[in-house]
This record gives sequence, structure tokens and C-alpha cells, in this order.
Amino acid sequence: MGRPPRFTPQQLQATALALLDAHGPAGLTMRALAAELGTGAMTIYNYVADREALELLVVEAVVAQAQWRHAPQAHWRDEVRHIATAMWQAVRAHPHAIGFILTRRSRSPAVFEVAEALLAALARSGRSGQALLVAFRAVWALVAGAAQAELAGPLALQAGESAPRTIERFRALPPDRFAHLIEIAGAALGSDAENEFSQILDLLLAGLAAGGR
Amino acid sequence: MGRPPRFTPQQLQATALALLDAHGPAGLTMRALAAELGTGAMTIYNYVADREALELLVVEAVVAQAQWRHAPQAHWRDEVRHIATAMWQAVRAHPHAIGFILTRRSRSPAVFEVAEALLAALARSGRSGQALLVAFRAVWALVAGAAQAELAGPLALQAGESAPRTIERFRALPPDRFAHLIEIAGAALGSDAENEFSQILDLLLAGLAAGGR
DNA sequence: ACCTGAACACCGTTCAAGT
DNA sequence: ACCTGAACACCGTTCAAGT
Repeated sequence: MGRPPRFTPQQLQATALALLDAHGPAGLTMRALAAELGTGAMTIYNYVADREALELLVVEAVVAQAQWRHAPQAHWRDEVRHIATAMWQAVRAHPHAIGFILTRRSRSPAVFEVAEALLAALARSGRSGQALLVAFRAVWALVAGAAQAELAGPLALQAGESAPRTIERFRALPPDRFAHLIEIAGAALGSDAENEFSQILDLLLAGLAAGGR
Repeated sequence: MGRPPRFTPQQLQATALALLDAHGPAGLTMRALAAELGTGAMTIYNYVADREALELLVVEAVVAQAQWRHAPQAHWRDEVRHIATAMWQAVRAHPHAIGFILTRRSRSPAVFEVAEALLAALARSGRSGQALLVAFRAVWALVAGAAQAELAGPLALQAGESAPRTIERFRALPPDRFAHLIEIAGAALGSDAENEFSQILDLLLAGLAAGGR
């Protein structure tokens, strides 16, 4: 007998993301999601194949939030910057989702769409084929890597750790072996993430401009 | 009564990494590790505080495998390339560990040592303070991001998927919306990872050279 | 100090039965 | 077609008892 679905896929997706945002990866379970929706755990399996599919749904939800405008009249450099920044911001808006975004292979339209937009902008630098691929991979890596560095890099802030405490932690390292690291720890704490990402991107864009048109 | 430990920390670390390499993340459990060592699950807790600590042990094991030589007479560009490549290769040698490396914050000496070596090389470009931090974060992001892209990027090969099958999958996308992605999919499959990483790094190094000395 | 089994509070998922 | 509870095979970890 054709029974109408109790939930929409969008409802599931939004609830899963909300759960993740609120309680972190450990809080996103089939059972917790079901409870949040007011049903039993097994009901979730009417909408996703398994836990992995649920995680992909969340990745899609985050990446889909990346918004950019197509600007064919702008310089390709500005358009690449615009799209890369949009993606970085979307990822950054959901810190608890970053782990999933970094490690789960998503084939969702949202991911393909940012990829295509980036490729189109980069193609305007005069690249095609292997050179275009390399340029794309470089920008993608920088965006993903910037999110990674903030989450888990050597200079990432520990969750709930104060700035003075972080500086102190680095000062406690052997100064003869980690001189630069200790020196830079202060700058890392004073650094504004948005501005820093912009500068990192600038470095790569300068390299891309040198090789392009 | 002072009882001598049955295992060394190195033994635990090596066995954990071997288990991960052989069976993937799902295969690395406290119980499986204990069984592999021929003991009960709870024995592991005499060596690590919890599962998270075990994962950090594995991350450390992988990063510690990065080997580079200090070359103060070489151009800073070559030294940066050398260290970045060493780290990328170490990460790449353990595909099943990449997820942990990307998402777990490690404060192990191994991580601090690559970071310091990279910083020292980059400092020779004439940078210090915020500019040095930005240069470091850019290189780090590129290395981490390259590993990410290979694991989970839009052009990553699906585990066990053949090259023709991958191309077919991209050809099945709407060609009007994903023209560049479809075009580039072929290049992505023919691309040699080592060579591609080198080219990506070149782009960033060109940008770094333009801003440095 | 280190070892370890029993037990607890969770998971994801299979199965079978419902509408 | 979709819903759902019971049950199974796992987890990480606490506790208490051992040497």
C-alpha cells in the first residue's frame, strides 16, 4: 500500500546538520537523528542507505551553502578568489562538519557545481587539459587545506584553550629546536582567519598569474 | 608491586599502524589491537588514555616517517619543496591513515619538527612575523589539501573503481552544466600523482618567490 | 605499576512484522 | 511504499579484582 513519506529528504538533511552543529560528530547518530525527528531509529533507513549516506547528506548540505555570483566580466583572478572564498566560508561556518567534508567523498551536485565554477574561472587564465587540472587541484587543495589547518594544523587552537595558554604551551617547547615555531605562535593567535585566508590565496593566485595569461 | 610493562609504546604504535594499513579505520579498534597483541582489550588502557590517544599515536607514526635533509646551502625554494614533498609522501604512504591525519590535532614532536623545518626554510625567503605565518600556512594547507583531494576531492578515484568507469561516470553528467569537469576528468585519470603534486607546489612557490627575496 | 575479565551504555544494522 | 520494534553483533570504557 502506497504510504506517503513522513519526512522530506530536506527535513532529514537539515535536522542532521543541526544535530551535528549542536553536538558534534559523536552527537550525530542514526538513533539521535530518529529521536530528534520523533520516530524510531529504523525509520531513517527509509531515507538513507546507511550511516555513510547520512554523512554525505550533511556534506552536501554544507557545500550547498556556498554562494557565489558568476562574473564573466571580472578578471579570472577575482572570480577564482570569489568562488574559493565562498567555499571556504561555507565549510568554516560548520566546524563540526569539517571532518566529514575533508574525508567523505561526495558526488553531490553541490560539490560538482563549485568544482565546475572554479574550473570555468580558471580556464579563463588560458589553461586547459593538464595545466587546468593542476590549477584546479591547487586551488581546491588550498581551500581544503586551509580548513584542515584551522581544525587540526600544528598552530590550530585547541578547543576551549585560551590564547595565553596556547602561547605558554609553545614557549614550553625546547627553544633551540623550535625557534621559529615559538616565534610564530604569537602571530598565529593575533591573526584574523578571514584575512589570513585571503593572503594565502593571494600567494597562490600570484603563482597562477605568472603561469597563465 | 612494580610489574614490568608487557609492551613498549613503540610496539603499540607500530601494531596500531599495521592494523590500520591492513584493515582501514574500522579495523583499528581497542579490541582488535589487543587481540593482535595477544591480550585483553583493557590492557591497551595501560598505554593510552583512550581511543583518541591511540589515533594520535598513529598520526605521529606516519608523520615521523617523513624524512628530509637540512640543506642550508640550497635555495630556500628547493628546501621548502624538499620538506613539503617529504611530508606529502609520508602521508600518502598510508592512505587509510589520511583521515586521522587530516582531522586529529597532533602535538607530537614529529609534527612540530616538520613544521619547524618548513618555517626555517621559509624564513630564508626574507619573511618573518605575519608574512612568515602566512607562507607557512599556505604550504601546509597545500600539502594537507593535496592529500585530501586524492582521498575525497571531486576528482578522486572511487575505491576499486576502474578508470573507464570513472570517465563514464563523468560523461553521464549534464554536459551543459559540467562541461569543464567532464573535459578534465580524462586528464585527472592520466595524471601521475607525484608529478601533479610537484606542479601544484610549483604554482605556490612561484607566488612565494614573487613576494619574498 | 601493570594486567585483565565482567559488565554497562552505547552504536549501526538485519530481520520480520506491521499499515 | 513506508514504518517500526526486537534482536544481534559489535563498540569504548568503568569498575573491581588480581599480581
